[in-house]
Amino acid sequence: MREKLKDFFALQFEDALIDEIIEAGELKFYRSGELMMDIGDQVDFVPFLLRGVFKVLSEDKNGDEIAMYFLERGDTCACSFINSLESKKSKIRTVAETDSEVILVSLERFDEWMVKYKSFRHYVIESYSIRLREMIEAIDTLAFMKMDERLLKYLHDKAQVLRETMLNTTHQEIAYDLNTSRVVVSRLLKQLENQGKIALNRNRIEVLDIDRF
DNA sequence: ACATTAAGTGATT
DNA sequence: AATCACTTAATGT
Repeated sequence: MREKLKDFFALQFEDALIDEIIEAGELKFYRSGELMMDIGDQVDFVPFLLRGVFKVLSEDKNGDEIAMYFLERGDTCACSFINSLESKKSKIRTVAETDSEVILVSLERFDEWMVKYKSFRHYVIESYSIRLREMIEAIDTLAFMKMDERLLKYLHDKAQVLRETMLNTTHQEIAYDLNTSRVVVSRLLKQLENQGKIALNRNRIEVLDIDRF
């Protein structure tokens, strides 16, 4: 655990902070598909990702969901800061995209470290700002890109965070994430395949035009 | 062999 | 781009 912490967070964290994280943090494993937090959940912890990928989704009143962004190792969930400090009710759903390892830290300790450690404060503010940029990107994508572009971006993003060009997913799942219908996804994927950008198989999509990680 | 689930397609709005 | 109404293909039992 110490090694993993060092690898992804500790570059900027001082040893005393690492010790505290190890002492106070709860190491938790999530299996692929498992829910970390759901909309409306009471959130009283802040997660730090050691390994794996999480998908962050939002949902409207009708229960239609839309994928916002992915979290990878070294990331934390900026939304949980807000959730924690304000309503304590999650506005988002976070689901494990792969088997993952996370350190959960209670809000009390989180607050404490914010005051106590400069490195921690910087890390949190930095994550916050990265997340804000991602949000803006997500909004741009939704507002200005057509479905075919959104689809390709989705595939690229996913391949990127997973560091894997072979994606195990279904057209239906993509449709849920992009909040469209499966038929539309199937047709657009077919187009992309004809353009030589991807290869299609049942439950599998290979992204061919990735400019390497 | 049969049922189930994923994916493909034409037509319509 | 969404929906309907199929059809076809892949996979599990």
